[in-house]
Amino acid sequence: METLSQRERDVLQSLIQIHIAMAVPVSSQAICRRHLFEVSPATVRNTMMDLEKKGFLHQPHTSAGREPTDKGYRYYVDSLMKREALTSEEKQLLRDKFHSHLKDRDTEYVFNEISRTIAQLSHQLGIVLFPRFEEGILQKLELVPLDRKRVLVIITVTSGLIKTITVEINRPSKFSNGKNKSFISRKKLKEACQLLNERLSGLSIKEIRQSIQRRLGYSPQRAPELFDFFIEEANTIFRFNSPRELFLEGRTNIMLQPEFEDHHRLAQLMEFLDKRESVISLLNRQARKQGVVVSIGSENALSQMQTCSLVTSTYNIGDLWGTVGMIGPTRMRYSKYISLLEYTAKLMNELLTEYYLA
Amino acid sequence: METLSQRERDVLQSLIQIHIAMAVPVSSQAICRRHLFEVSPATVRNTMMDLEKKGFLHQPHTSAGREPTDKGYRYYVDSLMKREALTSEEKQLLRDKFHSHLKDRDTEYVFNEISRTIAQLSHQLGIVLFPRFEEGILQKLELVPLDRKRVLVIITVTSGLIKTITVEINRPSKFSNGKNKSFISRKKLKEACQLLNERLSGLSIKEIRQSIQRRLGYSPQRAPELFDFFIEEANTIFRFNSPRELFLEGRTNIMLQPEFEDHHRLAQLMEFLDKRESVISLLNRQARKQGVVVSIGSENALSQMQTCSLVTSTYNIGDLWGTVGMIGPTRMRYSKYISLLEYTAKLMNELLTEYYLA
DNA sequence: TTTAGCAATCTTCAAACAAGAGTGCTAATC
DNA sequence: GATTAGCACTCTTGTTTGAAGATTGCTAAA
Repeated sequence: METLSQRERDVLQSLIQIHIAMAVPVSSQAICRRHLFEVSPATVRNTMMDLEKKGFLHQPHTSAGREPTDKGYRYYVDSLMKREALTSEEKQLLRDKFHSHLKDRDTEYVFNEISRTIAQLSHQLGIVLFPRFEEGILQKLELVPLDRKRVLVIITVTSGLIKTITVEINRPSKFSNGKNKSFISRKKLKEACQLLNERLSGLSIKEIRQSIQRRLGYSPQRAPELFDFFIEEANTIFRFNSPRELFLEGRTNIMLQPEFEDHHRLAQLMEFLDKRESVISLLNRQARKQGVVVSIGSENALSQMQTCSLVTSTYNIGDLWGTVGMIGPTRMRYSKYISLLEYTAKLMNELLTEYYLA
Repeated sequence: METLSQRERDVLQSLIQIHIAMAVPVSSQAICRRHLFEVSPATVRNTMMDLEKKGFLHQPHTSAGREPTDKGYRYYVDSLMKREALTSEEKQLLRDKFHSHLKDRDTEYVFNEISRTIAQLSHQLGIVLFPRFEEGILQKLELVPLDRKRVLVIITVTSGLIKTITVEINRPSKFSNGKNKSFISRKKLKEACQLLNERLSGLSIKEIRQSIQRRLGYSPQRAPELFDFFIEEANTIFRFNSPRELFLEGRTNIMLQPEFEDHHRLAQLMEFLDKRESVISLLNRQARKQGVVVSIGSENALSQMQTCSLVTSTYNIGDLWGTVGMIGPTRMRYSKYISLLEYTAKLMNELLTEYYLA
């Protein structure tokens, strides 16, 4: 970590604060007016030149003020910024939203509303990624016959979260040799279910998907056709990384930011968001660390994100974890949004865990 | 319906075709060059003046060509336009997408992919609204205990579609007087389930929601607490109009259209799309009619949709129906997109019905 | 009824210009 | 040695101007 003099730190901090608020290059005069009365603009200018040489600032053109670079923001976030706590109104709003939606029957809907709330409070794009269900440990698997050929698979993992999947057991080729219409008898289903639980519970969903063939290989006498089916379809049944696990809300917020008045830049970002898979993989890369993680501009590697920052936090439901976050231009109120996401994740931990594990 | 002379019809049609392709006001000369060789631009100009007086065209400014008004487009769609059939490649693409996704386990995901495909083929915003589940007739209701306090409710309607809902039966106040921890016995659940089916099946979900109190009013001796629970929570359990039933894909497409280079206009539209509830209510209003419905610009009433057209079609799964459609600027290839939606709806009817009802 | 011709109108683009903002440098000052 | 006042210089932004081009509406002729 490069060291900066106190003056440099003061100037950098002041400049960033002003820039975040004003969204224009900041002049030496503006800094003096706002924060550093005691020194003259000329002095500030000298410091700004130093900071530019060190790569913390840059000048859009000769006669303009200066803006922070990604490196500048990074230093600010790591060493200068003071966290801004949420106001009690904001906290209350979050709690209220949580409570009113938590009782809703649709887990996915709850997550969608959380991302909406983040968007509302930050005026940026709110993101929630559903808990990584594939890493959950299978607690119980249930099979409920729906009709002649469809079965509802209910998967419960140890965090208490469940997913239901409808599967169609109607492969004309291998199983039922055509005659046996109502292929699935309740009895067979029950037997198969019991055996599946015996062999698979305690494993993670991902492990199951990868190793099911081996684990069910020496299938028993009874209901071998159901076992075959599960082996064959494991890649479908035990896969949970669909683009529908991602909730993005508040696209309008982001396009109202001055940096996205540039139509082309906006289009690039929107295209990126439209392809949800790439957003998910970005989040997966980001969320290796615990706590709140900030990726500023070029730190994101992805070209479409070069002018954006991504702030995320990890939440937990039992042993499952998911990601909650926001995207905005690099010029954003890190001091506030970090608190926002920290608090949101905390609330999710508390309330969702209570709800699902109690 | 106003009658137009043949020449007026020719000019209007030609002008609209050129305008759809070029996205600029169309001059008399352009029309002659492209379609009406045999008459002079001056003649076309006279006709254009007539059409303007009748409200089919308008001039952005004195020395510009002319653009169709909403009324002009309406006449075109109703009386001039020839449907453009889909190419066999396009049809194949649609079929392929359908087949590859239909086998997916998540019904919602399938619908999302359909809207993605519509977006891809039309270069506009693709829309799919999930079947109106609330109008489905209850075929079977099943209760599966998940753990001490949670029960999975499986609702099957006559079309074969199912929805699952997790409910928490843990009202400390009224039922279990605190001692009885594991409140839900399998036996009670089974009894309650049987009775619920007896009293509610054959009714639509919406009817159930509205009249459940009356129908379960004189509850029997056994398991009255479960009945109470269902009465109290009916508004949650039997409600299916969440914003998550709406699938919008391809926002980027729409913002690349020249009419949305205007940042403000784009922001308005995006804000509208962000509020999904309003999109759903727009679709509900639109979808009263059968077949493909086109709403052009101001026909949409909503201020945010004044510069857009909405093309929708109704699809059916058994007795359930849903809406599929697209949004774009009023300047769009109606002739093509109407076919696209018609064909998509037809495919959905065939394949989804086969899948769910077979 | 159609058309040729033409003046009139409006947009668009580029060039030119003025005003303003902000810097970097130099020399004076604390 | 650090700080600052003063000032020339640079670049942006907004406005004005003018020329070129597109298209029309009108009139008079075919």
